[in-house]
Amino acid sequence: MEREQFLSLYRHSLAHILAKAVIEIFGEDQVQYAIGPQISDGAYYDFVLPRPITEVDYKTIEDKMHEIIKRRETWTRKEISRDEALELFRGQKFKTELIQDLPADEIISIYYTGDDYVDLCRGPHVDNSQELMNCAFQIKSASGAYWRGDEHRDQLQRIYLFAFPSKDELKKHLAWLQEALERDHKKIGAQLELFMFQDTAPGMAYWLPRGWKMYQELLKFSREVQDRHGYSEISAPLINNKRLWLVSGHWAHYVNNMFLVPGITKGTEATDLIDVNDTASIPTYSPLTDDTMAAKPMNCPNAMLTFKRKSRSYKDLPIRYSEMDVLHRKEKSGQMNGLFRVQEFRQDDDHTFVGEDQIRDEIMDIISIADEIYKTFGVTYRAEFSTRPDDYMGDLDVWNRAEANLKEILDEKYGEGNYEINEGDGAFYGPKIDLQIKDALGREWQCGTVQLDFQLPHNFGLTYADRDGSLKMPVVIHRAIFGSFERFIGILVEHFKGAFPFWMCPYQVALVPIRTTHNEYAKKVEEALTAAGVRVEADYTDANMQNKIKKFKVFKDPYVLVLGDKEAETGTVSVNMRGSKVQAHDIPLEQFVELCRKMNAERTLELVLPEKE
RNA sequence: GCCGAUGUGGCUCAAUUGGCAGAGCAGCUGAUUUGUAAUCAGCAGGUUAUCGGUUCGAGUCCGAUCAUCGGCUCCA
Repeated sequence: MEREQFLSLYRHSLAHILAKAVIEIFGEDQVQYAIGPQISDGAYYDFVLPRPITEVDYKTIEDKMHEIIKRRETWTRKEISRDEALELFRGQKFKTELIQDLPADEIISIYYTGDDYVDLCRGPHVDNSQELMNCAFQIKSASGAYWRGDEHRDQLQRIYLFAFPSKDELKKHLAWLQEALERDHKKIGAQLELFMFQDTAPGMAYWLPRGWKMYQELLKFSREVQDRHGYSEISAPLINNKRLWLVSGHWAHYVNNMFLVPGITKGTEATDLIDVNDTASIPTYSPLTDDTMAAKPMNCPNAMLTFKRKSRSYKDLPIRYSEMDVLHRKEKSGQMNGLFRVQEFRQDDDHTFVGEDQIRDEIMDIISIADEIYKTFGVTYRAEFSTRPDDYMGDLDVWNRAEANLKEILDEKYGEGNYEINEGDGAFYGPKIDLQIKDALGREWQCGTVQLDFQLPHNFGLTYADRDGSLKMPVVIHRAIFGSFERFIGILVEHFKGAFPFWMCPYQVALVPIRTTHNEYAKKVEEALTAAGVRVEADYTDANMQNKIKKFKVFKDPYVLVLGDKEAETGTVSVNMRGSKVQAHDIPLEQFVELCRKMNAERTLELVLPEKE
């Protein structure tokens, strides 16, 4: 049997065992059981229970599951009519709903595990519980989940299960999770002093000196690549009057995600003194006034206006406006997660204005940019193509041509079948390609996105004069490769476990003079490196050499140079490379400077231990 | 927003059934001047997230708020 099928079969079966265990523990009339599919590392089952499940319940449930499996019960499949099914599951509201949603003449299959537990299911399952005896499983967590993923419907309790064919594989998976935990960017970010958060600005990072150096390097890299590809960077107002958002459609569709700057309805000019103890002196505000403003959640509208500022010709296209302005998106509480999900961030955003016949070349170029950028970080990626949704806007012919266009590009670039197609998942304003990168642990993250937009050019009435003198509407391509720099840095921290490539490290070389008498030589070394564009930090205090080394190693600086009498006399450096216990001695200073310069210029991924020439 | 959990010096963690908030690291001061990941000694650092309640007494029990974490929904 295929491993995939096997996994699916017994994970699915274990989900049923889980449900049976929960029912036996709480009593049949106390439990509403919904659905229990398998997932990538096990399975889950959704319930309504008389009380919340907490960690102390896990053991009880696991023990009950083992007990049930040991009964070696036979699983029997039965086919019944819709009416019989409705009768059988009377009192189970979720099962009843599932049955009612099936066509009236559908034959329904049910499974009995032993005599006392029955579940609605297509199967297949194991034939007897004893087949599950060797499987390893463990309750992972319990959490809330909405019935059918709809937040307006019942909230259920979801119990997650890790499930693997053997104890060994479960152990391996738990070790993998432990590794992921150790790579947590929130933990490493604090250790390396990259960023912090404060209660007064939830979901908005403070970039500390070290982290901000890295951030700047990423911006620099992004700008370099984009310059080469003919992009023009602009910067636009961070807050804009509501009128702009009315035109763009954000006021109607996105206002709940925007930070508002309400207008003053009663009271004073901004310069008037306010006595906080005197309510009468405090102006009143409203988001509904004409002078209400909102922080921008996206750059698009500003780019539209920048295009619109003068008459455009087909000869001007494509026009590529990149923007790295700060964006604000208000999130529901409970949605923030370190740098992965923030309320304030920057994107390597771009809006390219093209004629329809330029879409193909432009997207090919965007993909080549993505290739270059992702390759520099040593990560692979996968493309996903999302097509026209039901509630699409615009001209059907344009949609069809655009989708055919994109498909052709993807086929050529990645080969047919080597990318995922999500039918109907596109935005209402155009189809899109998402790029998912894979990190060192095999986890996938959506970073890049390329979206065609037929709607915003329409809302803003954008035109250009074509060859024949007629006015045409440009197509807009939205794209980002890093996605948000915040999220991307979070991913990089976990991918590299804080040991970043040389070129993006906050400090690239650390200097450790052995005694303060060596400071003079160390300063010469610092000057030489700094002059070559290398970021250097040094400890000139009279602290112990070993303490100095320790401090820089904890920061994961790529190279720590030890400088004493010997080095000062010969004009050399002793090199400690991150991740290696071997040191390189007697390396001429010029040779080391050149190595660093080259690693910066080439954005080398791996560190190199210099060898004496 | 919803379900569940968590919140003690800058960091990592202690504090018995409610009974004097404590340690290591980091910091400061002094001594040591060191050849590859923690030299020694001393000092300082706290309204236990915030607000309220129960109690003779609250880090500990109860409530509210805020923030964070694991999920759901949403998303770059």
